[in-house]
Amino acid sequence: MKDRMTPAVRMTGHTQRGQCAKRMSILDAAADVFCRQGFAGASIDEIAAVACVSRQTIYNHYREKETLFVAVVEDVMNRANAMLFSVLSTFPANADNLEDELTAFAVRLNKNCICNHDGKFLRKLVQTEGERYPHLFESWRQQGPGKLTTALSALFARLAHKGTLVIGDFDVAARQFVALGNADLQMMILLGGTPTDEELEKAARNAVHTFLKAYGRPDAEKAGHPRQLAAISG
Amino acid sequence: MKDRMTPAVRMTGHTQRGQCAKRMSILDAAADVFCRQGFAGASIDEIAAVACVSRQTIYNHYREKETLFVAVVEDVMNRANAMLFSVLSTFPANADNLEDELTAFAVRLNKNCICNHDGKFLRKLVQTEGERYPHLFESWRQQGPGKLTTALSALFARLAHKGTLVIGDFDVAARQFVALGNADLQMMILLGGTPTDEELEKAARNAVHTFLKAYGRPDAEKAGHPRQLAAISG
DNA sequence: GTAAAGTTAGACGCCATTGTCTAAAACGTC
DNA sequence: GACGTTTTAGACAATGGCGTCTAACTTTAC
Repeated sequence: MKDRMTPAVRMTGHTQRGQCAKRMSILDAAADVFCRQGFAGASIDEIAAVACVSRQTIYNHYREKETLFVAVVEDVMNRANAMLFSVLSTFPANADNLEDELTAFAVRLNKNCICNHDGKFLRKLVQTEGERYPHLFESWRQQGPGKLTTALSALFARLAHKGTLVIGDFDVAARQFVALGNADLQMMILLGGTPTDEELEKAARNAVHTFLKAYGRPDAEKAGHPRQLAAISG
Repeated sequence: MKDRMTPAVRMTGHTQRGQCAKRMSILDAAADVFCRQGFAGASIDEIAAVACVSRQTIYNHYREKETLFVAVVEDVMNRANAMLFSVLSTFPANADNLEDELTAFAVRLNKNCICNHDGKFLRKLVQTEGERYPHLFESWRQQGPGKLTTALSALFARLAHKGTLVIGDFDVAARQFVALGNADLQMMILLGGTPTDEELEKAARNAVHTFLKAYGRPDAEKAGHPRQLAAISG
């Protein structure tokens, strides 16, 4: 039997690139179909059609449906983790104009990590297939939301140490920051919709406004800032 | 062809009760299996086995798989809406000891509407099959989370009118109250777990504490209340 | 150009599931 | 006990998806 899983090491240039393109095309198509139909509802034929690839090619690259599913989840997880890390590195370091900077950060977080393709995929699939593949999504839980809370907690601790914020429990504050950021988007997140930039901005501003009322220095009242914005329709 | 869908009107006493019991047994079993496996993954045979009923009986009561699914969703939705209404009616009316009363309310809300069987079922199924049955879950969206936000908004408005709270946008505050209440439970909610009473209490207390710091009257500082509680492990 | 590898379309067996049908059994009423 | 209804178990055809196989085709390396 030929070793179909690791032929790339023996290939040169163009073939590898061609194979690689096929693999990515399959992964993207499979993510799309798995996300829409779930594992049981997704058919290899549909994935092949979406990927513009023959069914046999899928079986050549990924031995069976379950292997493909695991590969898709890991691929999306890696992208999502990289994006999360990247966004976390933009957390406002100094406290000038904290409200605006925190708002912009919340927009980035929601837009690139929560409401994007990969975020939707992972949230949906964790709910749908989480019990069937506990080990698979356990790592997501730790590297995704777990890392997010831990990192945010540390960042808020730094701001509290500087005296910019007054926080009792940093972990609680981190979770509440994320929760507040999603408060206005919950329905859209649940239904799988994608918020507009304007909605993202409103949601973030409402969240940060309330967050700072709860955790900002009592004496640091800002003047002239816009009042809380109207609710998002729907 | 016999009219199998409405035989109950012609039946008397015991037979009707027997049929009714079968129907409920089927609905419960189907809810369980649909929730675990999704629509595509659920098999009628498994539902029949869980319900301790023959497969044919299911087809007698509900013409086909999809009819059964719709009936299950409507059944769960009705129960969930009734429970939500019931919990909303316990919203603290007077402002004595507002923090404790709001906390107890948040516990009731999370325990009986969000983290219970029906809540889990609806959240999961809305994500899994929402796109396939938009009309079905549209009504849930309006009667469930929609009603919750609207009702809470009005209740907070009353407290604000009395001067107990200081709120700019009542709808935003309502959504943030719910979001804060779920902040510490997000992971458990996503994974389908059930929090303990202690965890529910902690989560609610953290949420209300922050909520009141943001929306409580600035002069109404409470004395001797416990500080924010430690994070929930996990 | 040739050879090796990857890709494709299609046919195929296999299995699970849906939904129907039938005859027998259980249940409740009279 | 007789009767009508419901329930049951099992057989049944039809469907559709998975995974394999083959023979032809395309791409790439040399």
